[in-house]
Amino acid sequence: MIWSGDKMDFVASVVSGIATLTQTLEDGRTQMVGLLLPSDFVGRPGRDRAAYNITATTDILMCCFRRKPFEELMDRTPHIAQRLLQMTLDELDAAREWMLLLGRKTAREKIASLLSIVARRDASIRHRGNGNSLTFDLPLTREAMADYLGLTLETVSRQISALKRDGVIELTGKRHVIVPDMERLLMEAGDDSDGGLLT
Amino acid sequence: MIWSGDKMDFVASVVSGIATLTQTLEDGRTQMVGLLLPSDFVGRPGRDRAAYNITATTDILMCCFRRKPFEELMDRTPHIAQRLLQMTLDELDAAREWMLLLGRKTAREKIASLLSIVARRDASIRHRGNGNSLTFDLPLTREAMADYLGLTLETVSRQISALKRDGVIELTGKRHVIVPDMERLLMEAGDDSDGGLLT
DNA sequence: CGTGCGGTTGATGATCATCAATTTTGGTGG
DNA sequence: CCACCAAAATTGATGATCATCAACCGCACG
Repeated sequence: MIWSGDKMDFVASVVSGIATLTQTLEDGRTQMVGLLLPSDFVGRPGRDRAAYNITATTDILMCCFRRKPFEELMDRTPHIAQRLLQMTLDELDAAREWMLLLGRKTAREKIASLLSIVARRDASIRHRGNGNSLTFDLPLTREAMADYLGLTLETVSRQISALKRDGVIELTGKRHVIVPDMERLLMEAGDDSDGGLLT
Repeated sequence: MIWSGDKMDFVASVVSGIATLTQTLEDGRTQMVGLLLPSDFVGRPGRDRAAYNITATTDILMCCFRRKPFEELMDRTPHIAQRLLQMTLDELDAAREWMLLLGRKTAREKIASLLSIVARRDASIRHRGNGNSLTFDLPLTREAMADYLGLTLETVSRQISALKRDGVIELTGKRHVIVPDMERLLMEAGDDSDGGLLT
């Protein structure tokens, strides 16, 4: 949809569909730096060029505003800036969590973390909580996952196979995932917010 | 100074000195997620617990505001929210650049990138630009660098030695760095904004 | 029926982590 | 001022993890 450095005279909000933000090194190495889901905000007030590549991974519908009028609107209605600030702080937290993943987690933990996050996001919507089991579709190809996690697509494939072999997940088709025991998956992800028994 | 999860009823601005934001996995693996330099903002309006560990690496002086009054002030003076929004967006950009580094760069590129960034930051202050050569002090131990870069301290040490051996940098003492050719260092960092001859 | 894309799996190798030993440095107290 | 100590840093040997190169499968689609 958009290449880093392109002129971008609008800001937008995702209505439906999924897109990714990526950065690349000139030799082609690619890192995803953000995932755009419905309700996410795109673009930056006060900057007229895109800082990242934006790629649609599904059909996508966005609600666009030309940048100038939007900036003026922001000046007039203080609440918008405050709302944007909250959203941006949330994104910053997400980015920092991702830094921990990229810098310190093993390949297996990375995959488990990604699955946990996608599972959680879907869980809030269609919560098939019969027992502990959970079900969702992966919105990403293996390659996109690799770019998200800082791995190669081969490693992604292998680790998914390994998690399946170990019974942490089940697959029906390539994209449809069943998590029989969410606790187990969270353990595998490493960030074990549940080791703390007393909180 | 502060542990993740601590109650934090103030926000602050760094006046002088340096501190780090880190996240850890319960087995001790640590990832730095931000560096606090003078003028940086600490804390988050609308949240009463710290999300990260904050560690002073030097003596540090911060200007603190209790959170409640600050939030009220923010409601009354829209410009503050706008200013904070700009700063947060800048931090988000920095975090995303760091994601590219963590996910896709080699150890040598990581070190070169870190040196470039510190050099640039200092360059703006004390610009000894005789020729291309540049001089600065590393504000971090090898271990802190390792936590920043997602490496071990041994790898950091080895790569710094390698860059020295290859003439990319010179060292006097352990912390004082001389960069004879900044272009060269930027090449090593990989993000080669200068391969584009025509921009 | 071929073709391209996404995915899986295997063999091999490079990079970086780990474990361990030493050296250097900066600070402190005698 | 020097000796000594702890922390920081370097260097080496070895191994685990993940990347790379390559072959192959299944499926959708023209």
